[in-house]
Amino acid sequence: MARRFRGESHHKVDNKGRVSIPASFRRVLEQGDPNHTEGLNPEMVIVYGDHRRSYLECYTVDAIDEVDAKIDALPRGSMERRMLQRLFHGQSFPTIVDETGRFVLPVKLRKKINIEGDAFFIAAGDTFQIWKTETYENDELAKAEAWLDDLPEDFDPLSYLDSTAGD
Amino acid sequence: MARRFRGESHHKVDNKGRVSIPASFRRVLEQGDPNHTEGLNPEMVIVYGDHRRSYLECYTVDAIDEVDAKIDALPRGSMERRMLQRLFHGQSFPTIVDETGRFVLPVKLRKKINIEGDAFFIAAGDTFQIWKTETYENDELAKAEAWLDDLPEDFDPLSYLDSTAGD
DNA sequence: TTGATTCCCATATATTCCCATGCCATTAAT
DNA sequence: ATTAATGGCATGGGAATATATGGGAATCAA
Repeated sequence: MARRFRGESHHKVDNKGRVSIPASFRRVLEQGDPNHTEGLNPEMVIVYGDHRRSYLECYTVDAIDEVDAKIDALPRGSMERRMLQRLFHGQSFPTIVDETGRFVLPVKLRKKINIEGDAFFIAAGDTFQIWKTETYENDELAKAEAWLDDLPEDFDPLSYLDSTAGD
Repeated sequence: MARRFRGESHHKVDNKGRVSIPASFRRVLEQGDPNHTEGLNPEMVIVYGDHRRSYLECYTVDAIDEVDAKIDALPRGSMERRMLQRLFHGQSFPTIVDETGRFVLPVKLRKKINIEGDAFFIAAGDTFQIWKTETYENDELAKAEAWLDDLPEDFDPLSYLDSTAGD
């Protein structure tokens, strides 16, 4: 597995839609782009999905290639294949990081996740997500809290780490 | 299992956020970083967690890789996986030990555990923790003492060693 | 030609790099 | 045994560099 994204941070979205990508994420994007060379800027793919999804998921070139390969392996004409093609090929937006470490979030995507002046970035393994700060805090964090509340008093989510075999 | 951290000590945090890592911990970090070679400096990952956690947990590269592998084994889309991704991928900070054996604790992390000029390091198996001295003494030690007080006068904690199967 | 998009330049602040010092424990020398 | 050299360790300070962000001119599209 390639280098992983790690960390979380807030960045401004200016009125041209420009957003800085956390510097450490840029390093991962560079390493995950086979066409990237010294001095050039890396590409990435933003998957925004259907109306139910309230955040953007960003893939390195390598990561999206891997997904594409899996889709290609599905039987032509199958519903699974069509769904995944729609999601990853249709409802996605390829872009390139600019000289100053930013990219442009088009109006359509900003509207989609209802973002205005501020974006929240959070790593999620081999991808990272972009959220409207309020959505993340109100929906995502709240959902997690509710889930935790249903567990026994002294339950530690970390125990999930040991419940699996690992490799 | 790799070499373990052992011991505890105090170190200054200067106003750039620089902190020395106990020398013996550095040796373990070096051995636990597959990319580390003579002359180079080891990486590590600091997991700071959510608002409930009052200390920082530091992982060697090997240790965090092991965690990542376990997360990867959890079903995509499951709440468990999301929780652990948030904790280990989002609420964490990768860093590298510098030439003089220090690393930088960013303002955000210092604020998180409310540290100012002084940090307390304590080994915890294959990770080590960083505490604000007062927090450790008031909360953590007190908790441990209270727990011990509930046990019979002559109770020996060593008896726990044989009570579990281990792996 | 009007609004959006891209490119180029600007800058305050944060972060990294490089060099320096005092200390302590250990080893070598007298 | 006492003193002198050695080397790693903890820590400080300044200069150099990177990052996040803003603004204007040039270009594009309808």
